[in-house]
Amino acid sequence: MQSRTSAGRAGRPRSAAADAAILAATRAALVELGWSRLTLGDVATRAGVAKTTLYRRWAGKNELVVDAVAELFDELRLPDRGTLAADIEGVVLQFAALLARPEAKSGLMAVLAESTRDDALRERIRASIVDRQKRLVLEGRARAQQRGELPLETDPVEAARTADLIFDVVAGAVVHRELISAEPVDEEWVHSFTRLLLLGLSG
Amino acid sequence: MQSRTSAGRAGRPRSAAADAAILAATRAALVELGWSRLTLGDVATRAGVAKTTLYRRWAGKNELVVDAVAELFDELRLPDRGTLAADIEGVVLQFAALLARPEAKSGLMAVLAESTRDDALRERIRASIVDRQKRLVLEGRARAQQRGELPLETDPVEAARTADLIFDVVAGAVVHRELISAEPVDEEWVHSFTRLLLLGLSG
DNA sequence: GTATTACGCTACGACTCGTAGCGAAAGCTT
DNA sequence: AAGCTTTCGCTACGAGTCGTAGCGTAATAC
Repeated sequence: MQSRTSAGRAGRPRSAAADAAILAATRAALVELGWSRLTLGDVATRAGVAKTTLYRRWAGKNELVVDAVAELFDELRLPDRGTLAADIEGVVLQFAALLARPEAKSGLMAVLAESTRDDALRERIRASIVDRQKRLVLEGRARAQQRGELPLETDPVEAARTADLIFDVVAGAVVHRELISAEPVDEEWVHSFTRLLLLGLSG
Repeated sequence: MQSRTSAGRAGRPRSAAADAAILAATRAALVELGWSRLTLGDVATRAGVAKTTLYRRWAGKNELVVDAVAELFDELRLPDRGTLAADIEGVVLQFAALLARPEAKSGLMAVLAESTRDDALRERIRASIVDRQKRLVLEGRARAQQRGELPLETDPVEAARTADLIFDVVAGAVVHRELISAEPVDEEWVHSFTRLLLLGLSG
């Protein structure tokens, strides 16, 4: 028979405080050193744990950084600003502010680069980061449909395709502007972008 | 007084063949190993040159991979397909095909990640890769204006802003679809995307 | 022919990696 | 309380990579 506590495992449980300290130390190291100079030994020292403890919990640098960055995306919300246009502008500005943080920038891009050759890593990123953003698109559409700003979808397959398209356009444009063009995602840009997007969706 | 050959430098000139071999070897190593496992010693061996030769020409892994990937972007052209919509679809498919190659994927994303903490590297990427794509946007607009499909711009500042926006939307959406959503940029997607973009620009 | 630069090769200290082994600590179970 | 189980911190280790220095040789400009 299985115990009811700690998933039935006996023995000393893993320290939750250590987890938090390690992830915070990882983000701090990303800010100071960037991806390439970040070493797991350094992270362990910063977090005040032994290097072996770190290797017991994460398979490597990739997985660790994914988890460290994923926590940042917990902050994303979809505020109700009354209209679809205002909702889009709000969430885009939020997303851009997140991407402007150096730990998010360098960490996210680096693990995405690694994920091009590692399917398990890509799935991990999708589950803990990308899907979290995608939900905002779905929520935003549902809210706009309730308001009557968007027509109700008839074909669910087509609806999913459109949602995917919007997601790639919105997230892609913000990421490209911020990380590749390296120019600010300010209110003026967001306003122009939102106008383009809504016009494009009006057909 | 300066000589007319080889930029006036005396002595044995650098081998152009070595340059080509090194860049080709870098791409091959990117395909087989990806960014993180790629070592300069391995590239030197593949290229048939000494490791020291490599270090005499490039400051490090970042700069080498930028140059190796930049050569791939030389292939990008803007074919004249008769209409703006067809031109966009053509160039987007071309860009997507380029990004689908593993050496472009992993190499480009990795140096972009590093560039978030290295301004000189970002400038190198901009000059040798990004601007080359951006020119396609400017050419496409000029061609469309000649055809009368787009109005002539009056304010040059506003025109530049719009071009930047289009560039971020197009390149960003394709990159996001291909590298983050990890779904194919096929003709159906390109068609939907082009429709959204042109509708959005019609205002 | 001579000066000058590039090249291949070897060797090197410094660093990081990921793992193994150990004794001690912490919590669950009875 | 006693015993069992797992985690933790620490140390040490071989393997691999890094970037550089030094040397003799090759190739070109003058």
